[in-house]
Amino acid sequence: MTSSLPAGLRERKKAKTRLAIREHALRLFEEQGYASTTVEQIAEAAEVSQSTFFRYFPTKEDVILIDDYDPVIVAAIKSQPPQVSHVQALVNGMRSVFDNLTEQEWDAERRRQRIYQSVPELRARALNQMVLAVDMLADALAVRDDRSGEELEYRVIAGALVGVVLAIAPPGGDEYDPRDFGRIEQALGILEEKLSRR
Amino acid sequence: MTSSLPAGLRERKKAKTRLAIREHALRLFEEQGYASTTVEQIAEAAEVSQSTFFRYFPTKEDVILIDDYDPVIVAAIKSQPPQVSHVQALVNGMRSVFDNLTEQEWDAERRRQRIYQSVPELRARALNQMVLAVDMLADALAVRDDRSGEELEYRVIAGALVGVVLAIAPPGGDEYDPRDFGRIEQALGILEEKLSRR
DNA sequence: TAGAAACTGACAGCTACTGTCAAAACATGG
DNA sequence: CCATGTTTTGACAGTAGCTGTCAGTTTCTA
Repeated sequence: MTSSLPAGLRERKKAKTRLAIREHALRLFEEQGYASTTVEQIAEAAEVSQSTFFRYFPTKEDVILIDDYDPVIVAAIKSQPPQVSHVQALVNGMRSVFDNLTEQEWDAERRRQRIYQSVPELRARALNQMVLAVDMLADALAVRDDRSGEELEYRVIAGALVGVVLAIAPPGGDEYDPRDFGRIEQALGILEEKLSRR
Repeated sequence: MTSSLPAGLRERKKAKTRLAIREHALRLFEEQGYASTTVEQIAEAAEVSQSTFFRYFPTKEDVILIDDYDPVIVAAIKSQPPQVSHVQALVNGMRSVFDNLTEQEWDAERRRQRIYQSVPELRARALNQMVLAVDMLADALAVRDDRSGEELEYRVIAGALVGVVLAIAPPGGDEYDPRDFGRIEQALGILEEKLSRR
């Protein structure tokens, strides 16, 4: 993560444009809602043409949907010591990444979350990304055992973990503060215990 | 399930129209792909106006997305004897419903699955429905214990189960035959064992 | 510094989707 | 059977997301 080597001028400009579009989009979404903000408005605010907007983001949804953290978390999980359980490896991995975010990054993250929790359309696509994350997680866990993420066993574990995180996230309209690891840890603990009984 | 009491003529006609739209839509999607089939074409084929199409299905996606089976499965789970484990209750519930489908219903179901497995847009919305299913499943499992589905414990279990089913479904481009309970059962078995070790 | 490659803006076009309104199909009481 | 009110429908117009083209500009490279 963190690409701080903007080789050419072209790259730097692109990154700047990209950021500008995202910022303005986020702001406008908050101010007037997602649906009633047009791409034209975003483009205008970011001082680009509509065509340019769509060159940077294939759809209006994508402007708010990109998540840069997944790969970092995966890396953190892979580097967890082998004696740690899979569940703990996930928790630790997430914590190690989130603990290092600046307040500003946190803020942006929370704004994003809030918006797409409230727009079904966006929620659906975010879910899709989480399912894709199952692949990565399965792989990460498998690596810790020197196995392959293709194996059913790891897909199952990864699926269950992601499923749990998904299931406890939105209990209605509550604000979801991702810092609330307590809840996640608690839930995963329950999973570890309960499922083996009866 | 199975509404065979079409009181008035109006109701009967509505059901017929609804069915016609879905049938033609499915066929056209198969013939020319989802994206390149317009609502206009569907409406024309079903001999209704575009307005009418949108009165029956809020969006083009909905025409293929509705799933009538979830509530039935939930009912089947609730009626499982208490000594059966949660995992088995889910497996049995699904089996009891799917085993009673006619070949024709199976066929329609498989066609639907195939289409929206291949269209990311549809996949995303289908996922959303599965997440909604977590609520229902949590409730069903809780009922078996005379508890409430609101309790974290049941949300966790339901989330994990749904997560597993999601995770093992699409191993690439394979045709997904929902009759393949073997895989599902195997996966859920692994969940029951593995997660408690280490 | 010249030419190649990438980026951009303006424009035109398609399609999903919404709203309105009058006509048609159905239901119901006399 | 008919007049009534209710529901459903079609035609039409309009908005907005998204795609494609093409010429002009900016950046890179030799």
